[in-house]
Amino acid sequence: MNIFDELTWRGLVHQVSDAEGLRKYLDAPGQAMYCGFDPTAESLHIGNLVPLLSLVRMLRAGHKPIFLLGGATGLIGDPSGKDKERELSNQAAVQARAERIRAQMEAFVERNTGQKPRVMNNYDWVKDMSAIELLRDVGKHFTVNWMLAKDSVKGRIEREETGISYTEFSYMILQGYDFYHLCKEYGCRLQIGGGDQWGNITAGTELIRKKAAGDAYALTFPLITTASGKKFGKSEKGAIFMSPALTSPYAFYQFWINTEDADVVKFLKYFTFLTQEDIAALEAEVARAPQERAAQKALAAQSTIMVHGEEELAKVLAATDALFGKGDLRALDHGTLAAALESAPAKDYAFAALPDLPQILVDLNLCPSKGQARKDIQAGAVSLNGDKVSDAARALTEDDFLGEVNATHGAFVVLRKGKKNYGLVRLG
RNA sequence: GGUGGGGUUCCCGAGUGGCCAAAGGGAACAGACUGUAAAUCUGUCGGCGUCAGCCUUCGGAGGUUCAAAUCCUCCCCCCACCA
Repeated sequence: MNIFDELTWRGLVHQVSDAEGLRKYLDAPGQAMYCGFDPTAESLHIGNLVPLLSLVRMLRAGHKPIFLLGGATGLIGDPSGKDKERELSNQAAVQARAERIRAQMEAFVERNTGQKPRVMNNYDWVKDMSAIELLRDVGKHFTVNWMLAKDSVKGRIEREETGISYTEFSYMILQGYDFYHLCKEYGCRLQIGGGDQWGNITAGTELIRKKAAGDAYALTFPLITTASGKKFGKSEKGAIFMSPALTSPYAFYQFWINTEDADVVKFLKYFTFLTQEDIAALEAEVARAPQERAAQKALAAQSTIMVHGEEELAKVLAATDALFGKGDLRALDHGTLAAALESAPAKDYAFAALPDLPQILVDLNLCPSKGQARKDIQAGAVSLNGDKVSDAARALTEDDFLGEVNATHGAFVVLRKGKKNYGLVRLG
């Protein structure tokens, strides 16, 4: 199947500049295409997953994608989809983040294709460009009239309180130049990006048309939404990052397993390499026995393998089983339980100085205040080693601690608020 | 610069002297149901608490009053129209 048709089937094609032309372009193997990632955070997050995966799909289809780090554009700030001007980041910080993301991309691509990706940084070709070059050789090809018509700019001009600085206004020119540069140097004629990138991408196709007298293609992905209207990619604790240091593999897996039925098939298409047949089978499962959640399990497993690997998935599954299995926490193997709760918040106390239960819940960040903790206990939201606590004044006793104090993992009490929030009380 | 309208608890928004920690909605959290789903229903939703109450909050600073989100003075900011 032509990769363009595959992307279409997956629902990943939102806008294309020339569908037939692009389809032909992608027919021959070894074509170049790129997508940029501005280093605005320490790690990629799942909002970056669609473009990242799309480049990987290209690689698997025999093409030569370029993974572009926005070391230069990250210094300017993309106005697309932002209703106010952004703080400029410190230059050293941007380059440091870019390097971190480079390592992350390389690991990701190698895990999923066995190949080393071509990762580039636009800082390398933008840093030595002079103001005169930029204004004469690039700027001359853009009329302000045309730039003002872009959504990213128009939206900001209408907001008189915030406006838009000349810096961010120029962002599309830099991004356009990237595309031109990659086209000239590597024959790259396709840029892909999120739904808000259309304006920036077409700045590039425009520049290529005028300077290189050739065609280039633009393709954007749809904005990812959930059926119930929640923002995709955010949990209570914020963005879901790909770095295990920022979002534990357990939390990552949990995010996917909680996908609504109404979204799960769409997400399987977006976020996994599963084939049309596999996904059709899972779709039938959702219809037949939704309570089994076969599709959610497949989605969570696939994406966890993709980002964290098979080994991490095995650990996560063991943890999930321990915490959501029906078993008595006391009957569980202590080591398994300890491993399952590895990423849960923990707090050490001296036994003699154990505070009251509401205070412990606050210390573990399970409740925002002691008052709220008492209310939660009254509402039956808190459990201790799996048993509901109904008395806020209940004190912890030695019997509550699971495991031997001198065992490998130490003794602890498992507290839970709601269905999914765990915390550990340890002696120390 | 002039005139008018505003700034309320996470967000929107009611409240024009005591019955105001402040209506209503949203978000969030929890409970029930179920499937670690959605929808629905219920509860909570400034902090502390021995649950009596205490403390902090209505753009900022003062003032009037037994009592102020509400009245007065000055200041800051936003919006609309005029210049």
